[in-house]
Amino acid sequence: MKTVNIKGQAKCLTTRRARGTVWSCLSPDEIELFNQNVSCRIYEEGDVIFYEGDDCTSLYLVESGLVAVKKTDTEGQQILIRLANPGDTLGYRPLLAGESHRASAEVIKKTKVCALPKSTMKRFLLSNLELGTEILKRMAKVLGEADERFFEAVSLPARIRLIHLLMVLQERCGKIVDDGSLLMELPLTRRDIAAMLGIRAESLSRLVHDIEDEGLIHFSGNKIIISRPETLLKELDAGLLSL
Amino acid sequence: MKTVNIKGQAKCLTTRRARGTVWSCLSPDEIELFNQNVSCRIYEEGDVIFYEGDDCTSLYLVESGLVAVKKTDTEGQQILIRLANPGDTLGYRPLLAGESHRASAEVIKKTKVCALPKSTMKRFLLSNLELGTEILKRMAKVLGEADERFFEAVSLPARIRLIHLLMVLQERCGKIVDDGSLLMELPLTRRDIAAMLGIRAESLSRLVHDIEDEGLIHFSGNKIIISRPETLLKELDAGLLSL
DNA sequence: CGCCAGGTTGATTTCGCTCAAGCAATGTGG
DNA sequence: CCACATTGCTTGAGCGAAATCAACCTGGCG
Repeated sequence: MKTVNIKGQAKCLTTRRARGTVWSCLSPDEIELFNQNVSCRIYEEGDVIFYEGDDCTSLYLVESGLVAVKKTDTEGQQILIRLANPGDTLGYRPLLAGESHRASAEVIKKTKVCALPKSTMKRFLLSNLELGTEILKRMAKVLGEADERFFEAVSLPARIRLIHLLMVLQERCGKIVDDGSLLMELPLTRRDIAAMLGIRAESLSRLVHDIEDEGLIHFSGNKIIISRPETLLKELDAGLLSL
Repeated sequence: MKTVNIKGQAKCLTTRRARGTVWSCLSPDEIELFNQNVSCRIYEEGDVIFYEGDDCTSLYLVESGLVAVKKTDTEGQQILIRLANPGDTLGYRPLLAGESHRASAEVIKKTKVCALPKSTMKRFLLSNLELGTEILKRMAKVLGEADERFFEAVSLPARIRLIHLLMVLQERCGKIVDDGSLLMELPLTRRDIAAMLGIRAESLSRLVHDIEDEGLIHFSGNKIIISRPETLLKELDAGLLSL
């Protein structure tokens, strides 16, 4: 693994604090402690930060790039549990639950990650009430999303789930161009997108084909053009509509 | 809704504290505050404690009985997200995330529930560091289970999921009888079991039929006799085995 | 007694999976 | 620069699991 270790990176923390994340509430002493213990690294595409089953030794703060959290099933088939973007944190779940990692973290795009040792994190939790409360809030959100995803997986067809996924990703990767159509550039392979939906790459391919036939979306490489976002949104609503 | 309000029930808390739950760490003052604010109720079968979309006003502590947390989809189809047994807590997720309820809580068996107002709970979180930490831990566990369930739903066939469910329920409802076979009495309708697996009642029925044909399990009403638990466990292992 | 909810069964259909092949873009070594 | 593997994506044919729709039990219960 071609990784480079960079020491004493105070920057990880300052940017996060500025952005108003859970770290905003650290005291000067705690900031000092954080900086003394954090260690940052650059991972290249395809590197793995931790594997399913590994002991959980640190909390990982994603600075830049993109990381996929995946679980692998019996036949080597992969399911993508979540994506970690800059500002996101990896490994807090097993750290807090006192378990080992239940999923692997695979780097999709060259990524800088800062690792804070478990012991330091635990110390923060004991000394800083607000930090715990903030993390609680975050985790409650994530848990809600997890339930939602389960619900979708078992009750909605893949097509609706794909549209939903696109609409979610659009918030991060989408740009509206001149004529009102939506342009996205996804840093994901087809295989990864399929893994997010819990379907096979082939099924995704067919799905995409169908949607293209209807003229709603045009895919080329990892660029996607959605000519009539409203039409998709309407279909999504119809699919999700809970009365 | 035939519900009865019972005031000033100190017992809710004392039993929980004795069992070593997250509440064990409350100070005498906090216990006092808890008892002043909690209000307990008996719900009958079929009652609903809260609906999907309702504002989250309280934390609900299940004292006795059984509650199902369900989401309803477009066609009125229901998915059972989780079961709440005595000692479990309902509504902490939306409370902490500051969201409204994303699922409904439906009473399956006559249930006593103690409701602690949101405001009181928030006060505890601000005054008691340990409480927050304990809840964090619980929530981290639940989140792990949620991810696991998603993974199972998309990667394992219904049959394996059913066996898994039985093995999980067996911990709570199972008794080993004389000849080594396992007796369970599930307080759930077929429809609810199907909802837990994310399949239709008809599919469950066929599944059960198949397994009975193989002589592994005998179902009658809500009683289940598993003659050779080892055989099922072996199949489960084979199904789950992640290499 | 009829009604009704919960459960089962059968016939048919749909969706997504598997396996296999093909194609285009990208590397890689001679 | 060409021959060759490799990787990512697509396509087709066939299959299997579960959904759907409809009918039909079965055991309370008014």
